Amino acid sequence: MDAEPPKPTNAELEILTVLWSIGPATVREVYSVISRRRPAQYSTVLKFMQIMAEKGLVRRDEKQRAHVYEAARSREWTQRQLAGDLMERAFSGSAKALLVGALSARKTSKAELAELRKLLDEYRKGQK
Amino acid sequence: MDAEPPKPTNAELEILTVLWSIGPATVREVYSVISRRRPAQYSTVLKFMQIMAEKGLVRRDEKQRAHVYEAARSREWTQRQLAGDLMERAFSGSAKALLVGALSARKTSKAELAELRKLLDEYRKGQK
DNA sequence: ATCTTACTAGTAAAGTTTTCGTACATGGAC
DNA sequence: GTCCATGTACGAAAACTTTACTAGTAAGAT
Repeated sequence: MDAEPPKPTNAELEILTVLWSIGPATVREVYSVISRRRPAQYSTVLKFMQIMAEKGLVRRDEKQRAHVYEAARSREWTQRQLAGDLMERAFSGSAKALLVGALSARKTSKAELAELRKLLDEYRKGQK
Repeated sequence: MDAEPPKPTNAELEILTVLWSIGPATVREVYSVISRRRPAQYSTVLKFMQIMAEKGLVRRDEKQRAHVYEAARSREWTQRQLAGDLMERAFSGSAKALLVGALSARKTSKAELAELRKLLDEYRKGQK
């Protein structure tokens, strides 16, 4: 098994989000998505993706001239790391406290509350 | 109204956690709590607390020779910021996805699931 | 009054993250 | 074959984070 990649930084997470969304992609493709949202330089995105390859956050296929990058870990795996890390650092490991924080951060619709409840039901079943 | 302090860094969050726990305290008091957990220098803790005062993360009472520091924002307020920030950046704003991440990050007891469910019930009532 | 202890402030250095300019290479158009 | 567009690699600098040393000062003990 590969060594675990480190927790992605903010900028790295943004790039991973694009890769998860559009799948394996070249720097140009990632850059074009990001630059639609905010000012960014191609060479900055390139540099990040090179660093991420070194760190093991992405895999790089160099067969083509324009290298193709792919997230090394799934969105779910990474989300688990990030949620677990924040839960430990800021919420004393309490999922409840984390959920309170999330819910109070913005308005939550009834539909969303219902979904959350359903999620807990499924979790309970899976555990029993 | 004061300007909002920035999101605390890791080291800053550790210090805030101590302040929330023991209340307004001197550098020495915070240091003694932290150094029980891990190697740390007094002057490092001092420096952080000075920086945090500049950033507005803590308030400082200089009436005594040993200045007394106090978290400028409540634990709940800060947790809301942090949870909201991560939810946006890594979970597309979905509380459900964040909860999935948190629950899958570690074993969750039945008691905790029950607590979470109760929390949602209360939330629903509060909204209706 | 002097000594010692405890505290703050200032300085600095190392590490990490973020940003971007530029050089060089390669593939395709002509 | 030469030229141009599009890539990657490299280097470097700015900003932020983390750490720690040291000078100076003030309070309390003797």
